[in-house]
Amino acid sequence: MKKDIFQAIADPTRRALLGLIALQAMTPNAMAEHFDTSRQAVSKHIRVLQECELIRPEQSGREIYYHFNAERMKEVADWLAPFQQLWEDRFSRLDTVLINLKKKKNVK
Amino acid sequence: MKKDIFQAIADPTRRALLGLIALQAMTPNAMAEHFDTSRQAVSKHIRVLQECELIRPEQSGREIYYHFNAERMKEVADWLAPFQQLWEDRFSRLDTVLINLKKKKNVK
DNA sequence: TACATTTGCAACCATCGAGTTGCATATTAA
DNA sequence: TTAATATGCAACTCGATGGTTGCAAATGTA
Repeated sequence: MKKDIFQAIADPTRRALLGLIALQAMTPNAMAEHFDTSRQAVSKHIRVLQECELIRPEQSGREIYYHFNAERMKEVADWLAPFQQLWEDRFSRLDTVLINLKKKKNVK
Repeated sequence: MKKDIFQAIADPTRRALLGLIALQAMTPNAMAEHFDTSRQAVSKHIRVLQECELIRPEQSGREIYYHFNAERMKEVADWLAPFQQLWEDRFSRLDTVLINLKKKKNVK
């Protein structure tokens, strides 16, 4: 089944995994060493992250290096963007922000 | 129990609720009209959002207007920020981004 | 070839999460 | 006062989720 990216980052272990992989591509075994859980539990998290394309595998012999796919994070950033304007420059731009939000909504 | 903000925005209905309330403070009944679910289901979502302070209530007679608290979204934005640099200006700044991520991690 | 390593998958289990219905409480209106 | 409205809370159901253990397949090594 297709996974939602917001659900993927809802789990703290998965967020930590993304932090790790963003620094350097890593094998499941290497990842598991950073957590108290079993390797299989980490493997299941990897599956979720891969399903929504937040990471991608690179086979190398019997090892698999998982790489971070930053592009997919845009979806979260895009959702966050209109809200972000509500706490930045709030006094000068609040009105236009609300107008933009309404416009976006009315597009249907 | 204390709710995690990432878990709060994991649910699509709650994300839609935040979009609504960001435009205008609203009562639970008014929110429920925008969805197919029952009023009580919406009420439970409100509870979750309120627990992590993404919204705050304002009593007015027997009605309760819920207001959006944009400040709390910073937590998501802050988590996203270092990754964001991985897809923006990637060729010019990739190295420094990785260094920053490593520094942040080593702070412990 | 025989054995160890790396990984994924399946089965099972306990808990969580989102939905429902029913009910109690508080406020407004008739 | 009586009735209607707005809201929250409790109990229940059911599917999703995160963890475990066990096993099979593929690759590398002795």
